[in-house]
Amino acid sequence: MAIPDALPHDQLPPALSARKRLILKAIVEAYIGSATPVGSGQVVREYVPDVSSATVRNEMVGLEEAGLLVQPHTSAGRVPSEGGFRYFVRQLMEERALTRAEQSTIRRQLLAVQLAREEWLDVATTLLARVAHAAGIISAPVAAQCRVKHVELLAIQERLGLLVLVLQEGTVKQQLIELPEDTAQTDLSAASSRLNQHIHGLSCSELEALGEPMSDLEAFIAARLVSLMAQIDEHQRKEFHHTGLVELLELPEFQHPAQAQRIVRLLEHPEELFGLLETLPWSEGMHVLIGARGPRTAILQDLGLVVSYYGVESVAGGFVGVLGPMRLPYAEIVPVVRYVSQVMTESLDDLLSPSAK
Amino acid sequence: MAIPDALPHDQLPPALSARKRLILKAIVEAYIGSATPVGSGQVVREYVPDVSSATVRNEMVGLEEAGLLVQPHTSAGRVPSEGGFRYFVRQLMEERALTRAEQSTIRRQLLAVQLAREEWLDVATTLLARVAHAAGIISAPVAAQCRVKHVELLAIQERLGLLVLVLQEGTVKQQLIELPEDTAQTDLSAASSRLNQHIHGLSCSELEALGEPMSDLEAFIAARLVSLMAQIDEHQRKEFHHTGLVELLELPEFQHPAQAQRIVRLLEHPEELFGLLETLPWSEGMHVLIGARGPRTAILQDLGLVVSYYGVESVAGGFVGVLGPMRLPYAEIVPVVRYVSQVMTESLDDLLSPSAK
DNA sequence: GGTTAGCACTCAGGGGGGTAGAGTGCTAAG
DNA sequence: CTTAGCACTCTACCCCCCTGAGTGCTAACC
Repeated sequence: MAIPDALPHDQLPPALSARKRLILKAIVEAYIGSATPVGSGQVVREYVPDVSSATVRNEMVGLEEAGLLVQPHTSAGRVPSEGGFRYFVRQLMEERALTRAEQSTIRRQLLAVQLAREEWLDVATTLLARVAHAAGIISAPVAAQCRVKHVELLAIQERLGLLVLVLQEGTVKQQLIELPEDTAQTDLSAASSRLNQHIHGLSCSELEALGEPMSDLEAFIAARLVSLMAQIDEHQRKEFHHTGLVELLELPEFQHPAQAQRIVRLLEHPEELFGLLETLPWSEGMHVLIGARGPRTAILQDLGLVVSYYGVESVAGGFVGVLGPMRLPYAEIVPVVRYVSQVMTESLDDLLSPSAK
Repeated sequence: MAIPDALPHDQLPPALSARKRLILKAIVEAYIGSATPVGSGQVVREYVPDVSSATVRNEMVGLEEAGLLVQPHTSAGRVPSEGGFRYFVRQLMEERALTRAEQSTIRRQLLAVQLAREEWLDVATTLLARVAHAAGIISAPVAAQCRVKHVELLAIQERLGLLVLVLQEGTVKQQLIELPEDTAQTDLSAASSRLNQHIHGLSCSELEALGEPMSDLEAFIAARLVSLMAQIDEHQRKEFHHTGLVELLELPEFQHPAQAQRIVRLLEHPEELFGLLETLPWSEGMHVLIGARGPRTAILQDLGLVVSYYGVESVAGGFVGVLGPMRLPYAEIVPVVRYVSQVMTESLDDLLSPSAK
């Protein structure tokens, strides 16, 4: 028999004796380190030397009945179940506080002012992948509705122009457009410059409803802008980066090709992951999702996900976190994800808040 | 004994009888389809029904002596060696010409004018991955020296600005910069607008040597521009996209975790691949690299690479192609890579050539 | 009553031998 | 030169056995 798919309810975690908690904690920690079943002997040797292995075995039976441990087979040690990991994360683990040095390293890397947005995202994932020995994941900050900061139209060829749109969160989007007629750069610049005076901070729909009188060219640019922004609002919120795939594939849980394929698919085609993340209640700040608990989280079967929202909800933000095997070093990861998302929020605030004068 | 690492010289491919060539072709094609050793019986049944299997076996001995076939073990069929694949690609395969419909599908997808550059690159890799059942790879078009098309400086906060640089090949780079003093957007716009009149088409070093008299602000922007462009010339030429990793990991050659890890590492950290591609003589148009032939191509051990340069050498361009197992369907892939790179070159030409007036 | 030593039991993993089948190389005849 | 025939080779697979880790149970102990 394998690990049961879902436990009935661990909403109300079973009350456990102090010793049971100690033993469960020991087993989870040992398993996170080694990925192999943990026997009563090992627990006594390495974690609870003041009782005998027989006592530990007796306690293990109780923990197994509570649905917190599983035996891969009769003569193997115990492995934490999904429920066991959840109990550990909620009740047992002691988050390792970040040292000042670690905090300042993270700040320095994420707040380096000359970072392009792409690099900023990659710095975050790389940083997370390193502490977690798993994949760092991040989605680009998107606004519920994107808002114009600045627009520029450049002549490329006769009747071909490059529309450059800077959004308020600092994202730059570009699109080639066909011009209605051959137009000189000076005219294009003049038109976009006039346009910039009126459209600053507008969303797609506000721009569409703008009553300002315009020249033909300005109206044309505005129309293309509306369509580009509609497209951004519709689709472009899917930008997703990840790092650490190589390290993941070295872990024992992904030696089986089918498992490796599953996680690669999840990272390379993250639509399903997005679907899941978007349904989470972000008021709670962070989430630690462990294994599959229902149809929505089926994609997380055998996996662990530590993720946080960064940015300001309903203004602009994204997700940042770690995806890996179920036995992630949560005590290390949770504080780092929390701190990274906090620093990223600050950084985004700086961009968004006291907008240009 | 495994497949020999390198053949002495297949510069001058051995002259083979028509029947040997036929049999070699049959074996390579069968192996490309099935990934399993091909026996004499199979060759007779499926490819050369007018001779007996004994005759085929006799010929096989000759092909093996010529270094074109290998036997994994005595009682297995034959597998093409690296040399066998190279001989096949150069002498035996019949490229499948693209139909008009296929050509126009490719053109339509790649020339859709409203594509952002990122999407343009992803369209190409996706397209290649699909025909090849392997990974599509591409590097972003870069100029030997990047040249300014347009620059814009936006106020974000007091003393924080966003420098937006459009390069001649249409790439947009952005960088946050600290301003020497709190400056109004109108001043920034005026300065960048004046600057734009002088710096159009300049490279980093030309910009640095520009003798034009400037205001303090203009000089400051120019200096930051020089440093950004130097950074781009130095580092940013490494932008690299790939698609099809999931499909690769489903192939039998990547069921072994070590092999899977190797190709994932190659795609996720493509520095070595870049190093190799940059040393190839691009005057020849396309390259088909099969397996490792020396220290430089060691990374391609057991792999096949079909790649072409696109763009105009020494002006702006990149690489586009397919990476996968040695048994790629070359006859399908080569024409597609050739056509894709050709269409991408056209598309880039449109951007570069009759620059704005 | 909880704890522990002792012991029989279970089961995965690894090594050895036996077998089936695919495919070969060789030989002698056509 | 080609081919039928045949002995030979070698992997993949199955079965079996054995080892060792780890368990569950029981009876003694504090």
